[in-house]
Amino acid sequence: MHNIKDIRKDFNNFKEKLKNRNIDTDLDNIISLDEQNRKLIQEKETLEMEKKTISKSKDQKLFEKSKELSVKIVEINKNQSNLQSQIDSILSSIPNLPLSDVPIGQDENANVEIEKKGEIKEFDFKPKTHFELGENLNMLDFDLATKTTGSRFVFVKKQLAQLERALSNFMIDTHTQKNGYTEISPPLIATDETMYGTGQLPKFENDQFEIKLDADEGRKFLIPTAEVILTNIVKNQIINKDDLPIRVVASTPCFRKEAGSYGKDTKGMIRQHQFYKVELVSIVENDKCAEELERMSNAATMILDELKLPYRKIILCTGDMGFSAEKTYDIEVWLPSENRYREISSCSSCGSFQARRMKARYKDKNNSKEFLGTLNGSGLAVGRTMIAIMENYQTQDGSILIPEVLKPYMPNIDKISIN
RNA sequence: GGAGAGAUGGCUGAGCGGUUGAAAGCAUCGGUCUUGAAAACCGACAAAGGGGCAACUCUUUCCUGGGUUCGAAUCCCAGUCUCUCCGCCA
Repeated sequence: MHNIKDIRKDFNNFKEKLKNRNIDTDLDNIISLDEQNRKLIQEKETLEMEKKTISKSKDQKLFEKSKELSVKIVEINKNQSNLQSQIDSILSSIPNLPLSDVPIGQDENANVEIEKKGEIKEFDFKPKTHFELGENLNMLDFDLATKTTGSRFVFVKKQLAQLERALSNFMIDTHTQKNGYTEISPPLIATDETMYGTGQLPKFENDQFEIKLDADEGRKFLIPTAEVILTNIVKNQIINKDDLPIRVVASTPCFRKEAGSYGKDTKGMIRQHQFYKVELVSIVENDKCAEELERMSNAATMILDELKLPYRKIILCTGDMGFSAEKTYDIEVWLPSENRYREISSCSSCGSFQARRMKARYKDKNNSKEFLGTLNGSGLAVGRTMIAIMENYQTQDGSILIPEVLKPYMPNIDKISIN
């Protein structure tokens, strides 16, 4: 959420930067609405002041006049709050502004690779896809999921299920023990207000699973990522500067409708309605965001380093970034079956964009209240990491070797094979 | 599901229908004192919005939404949330 004052003050800058984000926002309109709105506010306040004076005077002769004023005020107020909500609704649909070091571009083709690491293994056979491997092992069952639930779900079985669980634990342990994150096991359901706070609502409602708890309760959603619930920890709060930074990690299922991705990644478990993800969230003083983003993305790549999976790190261009982000690194892992890199983590700095929506602030040195900076990143997507391990660690007979660092989490197993 | 209690500034906590935006305490910040720190003392300290180059000024806000009144933190109605007790249950 942007401050309308900033838009007013720096209109051209906003227009320019939003143009780079590749979306059409009615910025001109919001300015004229804002002008009308302020005019009404002035009218209203003048009347209110008059009314207040009368009531203070306790002069009975003026009471009649005061009643008349009330009627006028109600009238103006109606129009004004109408305008206000129009403004708010436009405002809440405007994405964050990209930082100046973000490359300008239309789509993913303009993303810039900034790091490449790990050795891509040469297979002396044709590497199988993860779903071939999984189905041959009898450990990934998509048909069963279709029967019980529908498309884009999967049953993971036996040692693969164990591998998935091991990955989750390994990642959390790494982040808590080496990267200074605090483990959280959060609710998987969020209110509409919470969803609004991180920017999933109102614009991306179509991607969310809404659920009904009680007939008369407010709206509730399954979280599409733990970012939502973890970031909102500071919602409506004023944090003491000494308590920053806050760094939390959680492994949770995530639920996404994946609307608009029909026909994309329909095979296998690359794109599911439900998947596990280990999520990192940092809450910092807002001028420390850039620094924290480096730290966070390094925490994410540390996992890949330890798993010895080849990856690259790219910086997303203005047109490819998410709604709330001011800068995003994607980390992509090598998938032999596709002969290319696929996204396995996305680390974003949101600046104070989300904090403004959440009304999350901190008290800085001279006692003034500032909006916090928030960052989130996958550390990593567990399902996709499992895919990467299956494909990169496969052997000719369709077995899967266990990476060294996972062995403590999978005692007595060297490899996963048909048994 | 049944019964009660409550919701006020960063926190704790007063509050009579009319200079109450709100006592007091804590915390925080500035200062005096001190070699330094602590203590003590003095001072500052809510947010959002509008107007103004500025000093400043105005409006709104005491859980939310309605209502009564010239005037509501204070009275009435509805709702939300929290806590305690009982029941049920992973």
